[in-house]
Amino acid sequence: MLDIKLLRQHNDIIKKALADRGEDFDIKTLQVIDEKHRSILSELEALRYRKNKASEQVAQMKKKGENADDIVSEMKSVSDKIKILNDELSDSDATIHQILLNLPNIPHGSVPIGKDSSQNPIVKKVGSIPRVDFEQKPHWDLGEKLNIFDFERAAKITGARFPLYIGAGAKLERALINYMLDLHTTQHGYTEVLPPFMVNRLSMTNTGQLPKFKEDLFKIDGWDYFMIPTAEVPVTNIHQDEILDEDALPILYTAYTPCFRSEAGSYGKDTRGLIRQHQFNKVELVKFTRPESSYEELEKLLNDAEAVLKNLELPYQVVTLCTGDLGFSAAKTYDIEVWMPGQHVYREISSCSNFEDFQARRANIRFKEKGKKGTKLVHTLNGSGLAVGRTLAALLENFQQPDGSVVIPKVLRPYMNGMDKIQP
RNA sequence: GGAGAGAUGGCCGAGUUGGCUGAAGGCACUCGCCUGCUAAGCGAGUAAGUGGUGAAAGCUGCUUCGAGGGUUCGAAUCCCUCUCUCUCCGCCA
Repeated sequence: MLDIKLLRQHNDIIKKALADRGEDFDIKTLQVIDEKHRSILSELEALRYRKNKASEQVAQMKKKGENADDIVSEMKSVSDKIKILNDELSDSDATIHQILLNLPNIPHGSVPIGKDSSQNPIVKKVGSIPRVDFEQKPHWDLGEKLNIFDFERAAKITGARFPLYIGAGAKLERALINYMLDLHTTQHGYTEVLPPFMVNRLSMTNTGQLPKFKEDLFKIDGWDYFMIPTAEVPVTNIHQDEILDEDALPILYTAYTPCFRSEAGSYGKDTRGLIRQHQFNKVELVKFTRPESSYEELEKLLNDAEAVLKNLELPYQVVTLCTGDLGFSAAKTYDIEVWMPGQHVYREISSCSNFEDFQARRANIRFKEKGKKGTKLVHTLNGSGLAVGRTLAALLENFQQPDGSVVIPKVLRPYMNGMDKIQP
């Protein structure tokens, strides 16, 4: 959510941000309602002042045993007026709030302006793509041969786009989760959390999934609960409505959760393999920081996610999302894309974003500076560290051997009971 | 699912015969004093949000005692609904 003061004082900034994002949004309505809102408010405050003074007076008169009937009857009508204005005020307040909830964040100054993902500049490429003298297969072919996952049976259990891992596949998925969590907690300073996998409407609204993107979510029938599309939602909401101690910042959490996405509008896209599922596993990194250090922390967050790929010896590239491709809540986002030799493409495997105070304002997450009055909003950040299913797919494609076996990267072997290869 | 108790400031915790209670007391924190050091002690200060005024310190209006509604001139206090927490019973991984 944006600060309404920004609308009053610098609406040109908002207009530019919306234009850069390619959004068609009418700010004028908001301005008109806001003006009316403030005029009602000042009238209402004057009446409330009178009411407060009068009831003080009544209290004193009654104490002395005097008759206060005149004031009482006058205040009756004032109270009625207050009630009417109060209703008007809460109407306009609700309207303003709804509009603000639908306004996206303002891109950071360093974000390149562009229309869509084709205009995301590449920041760097890491790791070399080895030359091999055999045809590398996509992971779905490999997985079938190795008998480590089974989408047909998963479809029988649930439907399309659900994974069923078997044997070494299930173990490898679990090994990746454990390896990532261990790396982030022991090497990068994150605290592990295991949050609820369903959240309520407010939590979804706080991080920005609602109200605009409800069609992307799975909702629980009969409850106002939603399956989480990412651990970002429950983990960011840990500190919902809190005033944090400045000494506690930055706060770093890592969490493994399954993620549930309806993938509405992606029918026919990435239908094969592990790339686009309704349920997938992810290890997430979440930070709460002071405003002045959030961009420094974004770079560190990116490094922490990259470390996983480096240690797994997977080649990847990093891109900066341009304004047209930037997510609703984000001010700046780096995507990490891993090389998939079986498909000859780079695939997104992590997305690292700084939301600045956009989520913090919605979720009311603040911190207090010692010796200073008032509070400030924290900045929130998060990134995948990493998407586990896609990592497993990348491992299969990158480490496949001509005989169809797949070599397990060294760092994962302790998590696989020493297994160094998956054989067909 | 049944019965009961509760939700107050950064934290703990008073206040429920309605009226200087935005809220006692404690802890924590800040500043000052004191004390070889530390600890203790003494004094002062410290909720948030939002508006006005001011260069600033400050002064000042309004709102907020889980959420929403009601009674009343006036509600942390009375009534209703909801949410959450805790205890006991039942059921259960």
